[in-house]
Amino acid sequence: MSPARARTSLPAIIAAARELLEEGGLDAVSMVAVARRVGIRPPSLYKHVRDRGDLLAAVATAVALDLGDLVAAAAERAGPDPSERLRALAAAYRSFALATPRSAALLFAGATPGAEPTPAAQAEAARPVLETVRAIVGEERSLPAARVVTAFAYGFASMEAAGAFRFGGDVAEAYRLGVDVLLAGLEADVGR
Amino acid sequence: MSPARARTSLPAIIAAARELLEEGGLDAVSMVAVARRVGIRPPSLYKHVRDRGDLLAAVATAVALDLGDLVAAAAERAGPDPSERLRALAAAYRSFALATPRSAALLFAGATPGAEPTPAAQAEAARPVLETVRAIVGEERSLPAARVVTAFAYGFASMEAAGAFRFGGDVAEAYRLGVDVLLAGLEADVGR
DNA sequence: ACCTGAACACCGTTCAAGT
DNA sequence: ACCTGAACACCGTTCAAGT
Repeated sequence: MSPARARTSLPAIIAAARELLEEGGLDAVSMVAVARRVGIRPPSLYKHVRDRGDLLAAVATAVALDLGDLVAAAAERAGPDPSERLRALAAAYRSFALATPRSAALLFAGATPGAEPTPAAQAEAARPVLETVRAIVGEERSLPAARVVTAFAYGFASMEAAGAFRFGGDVAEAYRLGVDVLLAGLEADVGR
Repeated sequence: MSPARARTSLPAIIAAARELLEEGGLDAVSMVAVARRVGIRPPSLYKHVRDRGDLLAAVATAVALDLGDLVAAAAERAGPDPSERLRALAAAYRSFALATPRSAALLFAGATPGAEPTPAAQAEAARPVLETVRAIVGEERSLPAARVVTAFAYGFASMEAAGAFRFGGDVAEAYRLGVDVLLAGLEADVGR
């Protein structure tokens, strides 16, 4: 009779996977390791998750939602000026990518096919940028402009997190230069 | 006596791995699959390569060198004007990333730790951009400016290849907008 | 010098059986 | 309804033995 009481939960499983991801990279997120961390046996995981790809997609979704919150909060703190908000957004995104590089890599890179965040979660993560950019370039150009800003921030942070900037120099300053150059170009209506 | 004749070679192994990578993603680049494709048994691979990570790093290096050649050729064809060269570079990079997305993802994303290209290969791939940017902003600011341009192109192409731009709109035009905005900002000496 | 089969440890996943 | 042990297929890697 009495059905077996749940010894864990999907949120707990996702949290364990995120810890393992940051601690040891994607390879460390094995079904065996996740199961051990939440205190069950590997086969039981399949009652909560379809397969490993499904679990990784859930992790990516959770990361995207966290990033959206974090970036939105930074914009809020920056006050009403759109340019200042964009600078704050960009800085928050870079901090996130440097603090949790393996989670950040999971967001877009497509290195792990099938492990993309939900479209809804991606939209949620992109929204603060989209809204801020809209305040700068207007409704009509907001989508392409937001894509440009996002691509720069994502590309820069990914490369930095992966250690691609090995030739010395001030990396933080290069990032600020990029944001300023983009802001100047967008405010000057380049390409219109 | 007569030592066993080599039935394959490191270049052939790397080529097989690159084919498998584009055909089926990183997971498809198993030692078993690579061995089968070059006509030997898996254990023999270890006479040519330290382990799977070493093989992936060799693949990443080969990809970086190819990309450098391709991008340099595009700049050459574009003629002497630095702005035109930069536009051509950027377009070539995006083509490359869209044509071989999984190879491109391997280049920086750090999603596969230990599988980064050789520093020398990375420098080689970055050189055409660095030289073109130097002709625009001068020696002193060439390093940060090149980082900004590379980050944008890499980020945009990665996201596009991963299918991140799902909200419609003209993606190619957004890319051109980004390049133009960066060019305008760099030519106007923003941040100096 | 390079290739091979046998072997080991490890992982993802399925399934029948428990409560 | 969720958990378990047993089992299977598959992979990375090592090693002793072949030529």
